[in-house]
Amino acid sequence: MPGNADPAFATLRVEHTSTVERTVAELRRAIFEGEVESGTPLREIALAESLGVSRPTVREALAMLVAEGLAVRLPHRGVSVATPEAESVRDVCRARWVLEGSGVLAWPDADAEARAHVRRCLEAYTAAVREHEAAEARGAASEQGYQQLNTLHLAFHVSLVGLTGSPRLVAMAENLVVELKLALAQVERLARNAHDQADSHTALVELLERDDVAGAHAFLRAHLEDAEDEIITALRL
Amino acid sequence: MPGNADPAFATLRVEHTSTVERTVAELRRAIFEGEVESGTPLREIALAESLGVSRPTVREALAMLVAEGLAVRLPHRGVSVATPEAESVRDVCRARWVLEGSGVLAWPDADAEARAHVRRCLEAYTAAVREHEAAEARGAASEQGYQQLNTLHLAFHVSLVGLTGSPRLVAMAENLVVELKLALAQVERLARNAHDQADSHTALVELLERDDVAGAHAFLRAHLEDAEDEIITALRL
DNA sequence: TGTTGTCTGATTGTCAGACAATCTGACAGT
DNA sequence: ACTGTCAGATTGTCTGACAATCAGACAACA
Repeated sequence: MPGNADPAFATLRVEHTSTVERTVAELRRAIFEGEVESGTPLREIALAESLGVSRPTVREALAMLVAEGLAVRLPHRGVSVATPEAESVRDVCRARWVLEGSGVLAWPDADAEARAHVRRCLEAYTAAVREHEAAEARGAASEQGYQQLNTLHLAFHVSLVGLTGSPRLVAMAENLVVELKLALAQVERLARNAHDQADSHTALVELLERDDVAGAHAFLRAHLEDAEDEIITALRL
Repeated sequence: MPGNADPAFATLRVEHTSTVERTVAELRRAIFEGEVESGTPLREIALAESLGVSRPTVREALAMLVAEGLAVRLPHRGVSVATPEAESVRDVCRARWVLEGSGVLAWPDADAEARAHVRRCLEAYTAAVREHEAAEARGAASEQGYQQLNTLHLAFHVSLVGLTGSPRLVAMAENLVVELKLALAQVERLARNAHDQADSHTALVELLERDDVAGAHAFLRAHLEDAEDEIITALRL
């Protein structure tokens, strides 16, 4: 056996995108971008024709979407884009609180790399917020800009879960976040006070850096409840 | 519209088992029962022939198995039964601790129904343990008996997560438990001190009934760490 | 009027067969 | 010892097809 893992090439990878994965990615994009509204039925034949792939491929992609919670399947009635209910948002936030909260509590014992990752995510987010505000001042607020801001924001929250050191908890958090992105895609451009949020996150990390775990825990709770209320009221209109 | 939900028939349901679901169930059973060892490649054509279904159906079933974490797929190399590593067991237990721990902490504020469910699960488990011990004394220990004991035991732990009132957290816990069942299926009949465990669970619930949440929390931690060590040492041999 | 039976078109669930792309393993060449 | 090449096997994807089921409309009946 010629040794199956040369550490020198540990980070190399080929992207190896199968047709199904590309199809899923395209559907996800369409959903998050708001091209298809919630509740829209996703017909297999129509999608196959318009995406230029076969029906089995579409089927597999739809199954993955359903597994992610982005769509729901009714037997013999096909799958359609999930519609985020207020109750499901509440549930996602409750789950988020459990996951991210335990991440925050684990800060003192956390891996140095995990902590560094939290800092990196915060930095990326705040940088994007600054850039976004500058663009907004010029009246150039793009759809991708909003999307990217969302993604970086949620990535920070997921990085908190990373403090637990558990890949599975992180994966769960990522699933939750996907559902949140769906909900956020529904509320049309939710008047978002982005820099407030950025400041709030910075404050959270500062509490952590001071090893004020309990303070950070309480702060996170308040932050998450605010976010929950904001999303739900935005959904109602 | 003739009204879409008559409350009088709220609990009625037809089982509506598609071919894919039955296929998945059969594969799961085969895995948990130990008929296929971990690492066994699951060839699509062979399975299709032996199960009497078509290849696309098998493919879909395998995809679901992979999504559950019971199997892994290597591109162009097919899917094979997952092999539980010590590291993944540790991770599952860490995640379990986060989920079940927050369930225990939520006991005082929990829904009455959720608490009742915990009691029911405990009762079902202890009853099964007693019955199992009686059967063992008669020298009649069946494979299904062990399996059922496992299932009831893990159902109790999931019911703890139900105290959070979050369906999503419960779903996550169920996924974790599936992986644990896989690991337990590998260790051949792990000499299990079943009644000790039953006593331990009863003690946990008694602490909860006394509203000694902190005590129950600590107790659960010890219990989970014991379980983790037991499984890992059993896996090593 | 309101309920029930039935028909039609559409869509999904499942199947069979096929082909290209890719992996594994072995063998030959340098 | 390393590299290139080939055959066999398996997956990834496609095409085409058929039965099962669903939604909606429409007629028949109390």
